[in-house]
Amino acid sequence: MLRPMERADAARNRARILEAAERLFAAEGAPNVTMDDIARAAGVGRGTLYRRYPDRAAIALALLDEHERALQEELLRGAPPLGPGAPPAARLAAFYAAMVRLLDDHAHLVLGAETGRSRFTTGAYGFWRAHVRSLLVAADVPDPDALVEPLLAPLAPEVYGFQRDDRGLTAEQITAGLTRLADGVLGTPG
Amino acid sequence: MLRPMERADAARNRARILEAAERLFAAEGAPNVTMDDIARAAGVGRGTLYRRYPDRAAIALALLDEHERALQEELLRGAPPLGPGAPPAARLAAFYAAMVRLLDDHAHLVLGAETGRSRFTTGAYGFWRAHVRSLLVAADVPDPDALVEPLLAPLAPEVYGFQRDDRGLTAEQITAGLTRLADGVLGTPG
DNA sequence: CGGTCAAGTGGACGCAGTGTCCACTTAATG
DNA sequence: CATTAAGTGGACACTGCGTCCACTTGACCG
Repeated sequence: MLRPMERADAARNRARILEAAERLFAAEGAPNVTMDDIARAAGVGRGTLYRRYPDRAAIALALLDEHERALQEELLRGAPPLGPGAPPAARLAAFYAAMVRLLDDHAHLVLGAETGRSRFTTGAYGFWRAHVRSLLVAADVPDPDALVEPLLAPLAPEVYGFQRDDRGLTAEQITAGLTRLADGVLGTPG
Repeated sequence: MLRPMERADAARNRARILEAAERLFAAEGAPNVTMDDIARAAGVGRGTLYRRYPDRAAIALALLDEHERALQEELLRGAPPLGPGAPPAARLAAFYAAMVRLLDDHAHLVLGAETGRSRFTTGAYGFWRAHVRSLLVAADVPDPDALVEPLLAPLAPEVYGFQRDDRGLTAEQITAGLTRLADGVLGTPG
């Protein structure tokens, strides 16, 4: 996007790769898809694939990033309670609800991707982080930096997947739990 | 332990393997240690290693399990606030503090182990889960099942590692943040 | 004690996926 | 067109995984 000129064939191949990867991830489950598979499905050579994406995780994250763009927009400029205007606790709860919806929609993509620690280095994570931090500040919580990660941790794909698949919770129950978490930490006491 | 008889050589090799693995994990970092390395360092054949531990994660979890035993004992029968007797919010905070200490002590072991979802299937996780759930019940929180995982999520090694290494928080700050989390969710309102 | 036999051992083997490398192709520019 | 640097793709060597099976060893029994 900012790169001083991307050749037409390069752009075409990037699109092909992402499209093929999304299809394969959905069909086979992310961990079962090899770099070879993706390259072949995209009609692209091995070297071309590696030129942009050093590993599977990079591709998965690129795809997620794309889907998360819309939500980011809403957080910044949408209507309350997701957007600005509502009290912090309500905004956090709305954010949780939206994220649960997102996780549910892209479960295939995100689950089992075994993102591990690389999850934190995404652009998207930085955005969520800044958002939650600003809510903590708005709620006058002391030392907000010590609460940001604990509040974001329940949104890790592994955690969501475990609650849903192994513990048998519905998306609604999970959202309800997170809402109580938001109220507990940010809610006006008294 | 319950197995109807473990041969002497088997027991000896199990000990060797765990000892070697702990040493290597600490020295090289868990993800850089191959199954081959462990087998060689333990003076044991590849097949022997695989007989018990299907992969690296299994070994790491076995080691953690061992270290977590002591804490489990304290939770059940130790003095308050860790053991029974204190109000739920205080007990949860004490549990958090103890876990942070544990994570810090075994950082080398646990960090970068990329445990992913297998973390949830440990015996230890089941124990923490039951403990936190009982605290939620004791505090008369409705639908405790929806809050257990969110409260345990911040203790994931990845999250702790990120806060400490990338965000530059101290163990004390992290503990303080978790204490506020405990108070927010379980604390007596008013 | 020595014999029996299943549990336990270890390393050779085949395989799958990774990442690199470089000779070739192709889009952009004047 | 000619030039040139970005981009391409597949062959290659390598590393780590997991299995398999012929051999060893410890436990138990007569």
